[in-house]
Amino acid sequence: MAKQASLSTKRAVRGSRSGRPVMALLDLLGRRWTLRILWELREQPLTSRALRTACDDASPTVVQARLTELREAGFVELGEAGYGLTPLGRELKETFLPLHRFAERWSKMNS
Amino acid sequence: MAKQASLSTKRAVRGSRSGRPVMALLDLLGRRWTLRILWELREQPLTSRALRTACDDASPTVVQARLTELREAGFVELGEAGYGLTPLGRELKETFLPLHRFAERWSKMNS
DNA sequence: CATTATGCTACAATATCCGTAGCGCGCCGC
DNA sequence: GCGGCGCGCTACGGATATTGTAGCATAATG
Repeated sequence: MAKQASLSTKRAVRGSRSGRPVMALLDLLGRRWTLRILWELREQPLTSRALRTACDDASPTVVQARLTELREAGFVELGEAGYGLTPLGRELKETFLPLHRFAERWSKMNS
Repeated sequence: MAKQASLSTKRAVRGSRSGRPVMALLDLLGRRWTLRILWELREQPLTSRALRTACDDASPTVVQARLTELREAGFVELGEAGYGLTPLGRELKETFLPLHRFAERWSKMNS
């Protein structure tokens, strides 16, 4: 495990120029599979392949891209056990963990 | 104001077949501009055009598509003052409103 | 009627995502 | 060694989503 990728081809997150950090964060989180990836890593680290499986076999291209973005943002890191949340990433997770309960109630409404 | 659109061409949200409501919710929120739109509506209703302006002049195609999705989900409604959050939408907003403060701290870290 | 603003749509160009296949590397068991 | 396996990661072409520009129909106002 642990080989480290490029992590070099970085591009500014859209909205980061606005000086409003929340915009950059919303843009980062508002990309396909980003929230889902954070969600799947909420309990324990996963290998990249296990993560793909957990995400309905999403294509490795996007998963890898999102993981790179999340690593650059400092929310995810690659350790011995695979990809896991950093302390900062765990904080982020806490902020939208109540979504779970909300989703349950929501699904019961429009059924 | 208030003309009402089709709201008929609906397609199941991806992940809704899994029986895990949170997946459907994550998929809905994990589309471009969705989080941003909810964010811009967090304080007061906006007309569709004001909303587009607030969202860095996003194209009306996506904004309109997202608004339709959010209306079908029951998070947004079109009233006299424009588009606004429903009571359910306000609940959803509350769950990720702490992101604001998190984003502030986050931006100070990687600077 | 002319103006302005609303919600919303058509269309082509572009960016993004997808699935498939495969690379190089390290780790075992033989 | 060396063959197989799983890892992180990438290339490539086709499918899909997003973008920007322009415009429609309607309603309210002057």
